[in-house]
Parts: sequence; structure tokens; C-alpha cells
Amino acid sequence: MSIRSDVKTVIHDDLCEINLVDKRMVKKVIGKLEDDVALLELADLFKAFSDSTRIKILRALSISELCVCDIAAVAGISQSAVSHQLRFLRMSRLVKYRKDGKMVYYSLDDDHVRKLIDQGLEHVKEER
Amino acid sequence: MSIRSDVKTVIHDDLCEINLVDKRMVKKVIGKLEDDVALLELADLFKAFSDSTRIKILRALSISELCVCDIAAVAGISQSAVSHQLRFLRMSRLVKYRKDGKMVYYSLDDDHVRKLIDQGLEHVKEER
DNA sequence: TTAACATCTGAACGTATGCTCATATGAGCG
DNA sequence: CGCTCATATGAGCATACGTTCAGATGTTAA
Repeated sequence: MSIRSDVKTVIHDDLCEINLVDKRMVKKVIGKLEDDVALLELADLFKAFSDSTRIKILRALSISELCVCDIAAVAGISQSAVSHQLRFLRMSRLVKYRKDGKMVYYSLDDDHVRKLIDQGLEHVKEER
Repeated sequence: MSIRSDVKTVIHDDLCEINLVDKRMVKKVIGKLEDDVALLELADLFKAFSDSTRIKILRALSISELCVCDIAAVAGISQSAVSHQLRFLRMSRLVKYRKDGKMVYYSLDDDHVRKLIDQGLEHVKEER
């Protein structure tokens, strides 16, 4: 019930008071900012790209559709690890798959994925 | 010294032998794939975007330069947490800063960062 | 100099993450 | 049917990560 007077605290709801340097700009930024759910989804999207195994898989699939064991060969990791990561990518809707007998072939679900990887690679390459 | 006969094992160096379904395609993909270091850097780049606090900070900075305490206000988290994440982003060379007295103002280091966020947002918004 | 303030930093702690290992499922084949 | 192969999955474990807390640093102003 009491009003917090802790210096470090900023009450977020109504943008008050304490410790704000440029109140107007803070309001403006909060106004433009996407809602928390969207930003969480955005973070989760990038999370899919943030592991070296997964990015290798995604990059490989951006070159060609591949079956699970060939993905493992390309990425140089165990089939089990690949399978776990593919599940992650499937659930993130970044890859799709088709079954052919006992084989399962994976490919990118969406061209955005390719674009994101390309954009990222561009940045990485510039940093050299 | 002994040659592994474990079925699950694929010797990566010379693309051999066991469990490869489409040997030609595997070779082709490996040929096109960036080297491990580049892919690791790529994963690290995306890692910077993969946390909801960091993406919030980056997105806020893509709207306007802000000082630390205003970032904390916008993101709704403690100044200390912000500071730790800013260090991360600084070391990833995604943000730059200028000092003005005791204040420190952060902004995006590079337009690629903005592009990546925009591209990601586009994907997220389409998924609805 | 002292006080107040903005920011930074290290340690500690709980949680999330990615791997391995063992095993399950499910298709093709003899 | 029973075997093999391709893939999937659950448990367990070690490591990585993000936060908080306490305190350090550095700047401004009285």
C-alpha cells in the first residue's frame, strides 16, 4: 500500500517520476514499442538462431532439403542431438518435413528464415 | 587408432561412408556452408537478440538514443540488470555509447541491427 | 570534502539449455 | 513374424545464462 520511495524503483505503469531523465522521450519510446508478447515472440524467434548447432542446421537447410542423418553428417553431430534440435525448430515453425518411407526430409518452412540468416551473415562478414 | 565401427558415427573430415543417404548433396552442402567460426559468430549475433530483456533494449534503442536509467524505465527492469545486458551488447558491438557527465547514453551501433529487428518483427507479425 | 546520484561490476543463486545414453516407434524387408 | 534401419523421445547431467544484491567507481554540486 505504501508508496515506494526506493531510489532505484521506477513505477512502470504510469511512467512516473523517479529517475527519469527524458520523460518525454521515454513516453514516446514506450508508445512505439511493441507489446511484451510480441517482443517475447521476437526473442524466441531469434533464440532458434542463437545456438551453433541450430544455425548450422538452418543454414544447411537453406541450401537444400536434407534427411535427418544427412543433417547430422553435415553438422557433424549425433543423430539424437539433431533430432532434438529439429523438434525445437519444428515447434518454432521454422522447418517443415515430409516423410518418405522411414526417411524424414526437412526443409525451411518459410523464406523469412533464409532472409534472416542472410542478413545475419552479412553483418558477421562485415565485422572482419 | 582403431577405426570406429559404431553405426551412429560419421567421420566428418572426409565425408565417409556410414549412414549417408545422399552423399552428393551432403558434399555440396558442406561445400557451401560457412566455416564453423563464422557460424559460431552468427549464432552469437542472434544470441544477443534472443533474450526478451535484450531485445526490448535493442528495440527501444532502435527508436531513440537513451540513457541507462531511461532504458530501465522503458524496459521495466532494474538498472543493474540493464547495465549487465548493456555490457553484453557493448561487447557484441551492437550498441555504442557516449558519456555526458555522469550520464551514459546508448544507441545502436550499426544499421544492420535495426534491419535484423525489423526483419524479425515482420516474421513474428505474419505468424498471427 | 562530503553527499547525492548514475552507472558498473563481481558473486551467488536458480533456471534454462543442449548434450548423451538408453530406449521407443514405425517402416521396409527377408 | 522378427530383424534392421531411420528417426524420435525421455531422463539425467553439466554448463550457460539472467537476475538480484552488495558494493565499487566516477561525476557533480554544496
